[in-house]
Amino acid sequence: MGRQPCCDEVGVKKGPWTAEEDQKLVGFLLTHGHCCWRVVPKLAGLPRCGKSCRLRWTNYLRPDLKRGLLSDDEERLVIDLHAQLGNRWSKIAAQLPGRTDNEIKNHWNTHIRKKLLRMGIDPVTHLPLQQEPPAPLPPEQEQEEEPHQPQNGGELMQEGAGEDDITPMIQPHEIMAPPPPRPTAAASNCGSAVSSASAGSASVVSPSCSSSASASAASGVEATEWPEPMYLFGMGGIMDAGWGGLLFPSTGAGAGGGFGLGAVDPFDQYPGGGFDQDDHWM
DNA sequence: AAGAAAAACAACCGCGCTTCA
DNA sequence: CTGAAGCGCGGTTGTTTTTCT
Repeated sequence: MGRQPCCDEVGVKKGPWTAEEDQKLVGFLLTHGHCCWRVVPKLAGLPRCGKSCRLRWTNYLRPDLKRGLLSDDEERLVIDLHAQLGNRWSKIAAQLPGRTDNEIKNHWNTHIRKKLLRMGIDPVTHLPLQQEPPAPLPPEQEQEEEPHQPQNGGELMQEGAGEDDITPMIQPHEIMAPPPPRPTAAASNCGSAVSSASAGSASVVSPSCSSSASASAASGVEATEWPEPMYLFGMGGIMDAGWGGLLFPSTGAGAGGGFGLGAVDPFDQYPGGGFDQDDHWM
């Protein structure tokens, strides 16, 4: 039997997820877990492919995700890990609790990579770009360059500081140095849990997944940093019920949609966002 | 204030690996 | 042992938002 197409099925929706779809997906996953992603959209009543659902959940809806810019420490860790691992974003993400490979990858491409280039560091090799003839940077950027060291002496600017205002935060040797102690075992499990959710078992939500969720609190992920969509379901309900119970309704805790769906207008639970005319979360 | 350009973010695509019948 | 099925990963693209002229 040939391999069934994943995303070319007719009727499979693509593009941005709506709040309603998010709600359906999270509601389903919290209640049933995911035995296999392929059937999730069918059972959840979503016109999406399983792959899309997995991506949405992993990168955006997971309760243990942090949102917002990477902290200086996280950025440094990403650079360290990238120097060792290369573009193995999932491995890097595994070391940063609450961060996804996609998020880190995007952050790298949009922020860190440019910073390194400005500092005269090859973002691929993490070595100085000195070989490059004259100056790889245009005149105006040359200006911004820290006068003292083109060879990676630069550093990551503080988040929030203008990109033009580069002040060294780490030294070359720091970039190449071994990474600091791994955040936490839970953190590692967190990342790997997600990436290996299917590898481990095909039954319900993998244990590692639940541990990642429950460990999120221990790893410093605060409720206020939970992904926006989680507010759709009422933070109180989630916190009260406990993720373990929610993810494992069979255990009793949180069974029966205890996460508060319908208790209140879920959209009112989110203090800072809203939906545009297309019903997209803003 | 309006338009253009750049930046940032979210999502998709396709390949490769692992598991299982 | 072989091949299908399922999933994760990394790269790329598309869309939205922000900044600049």
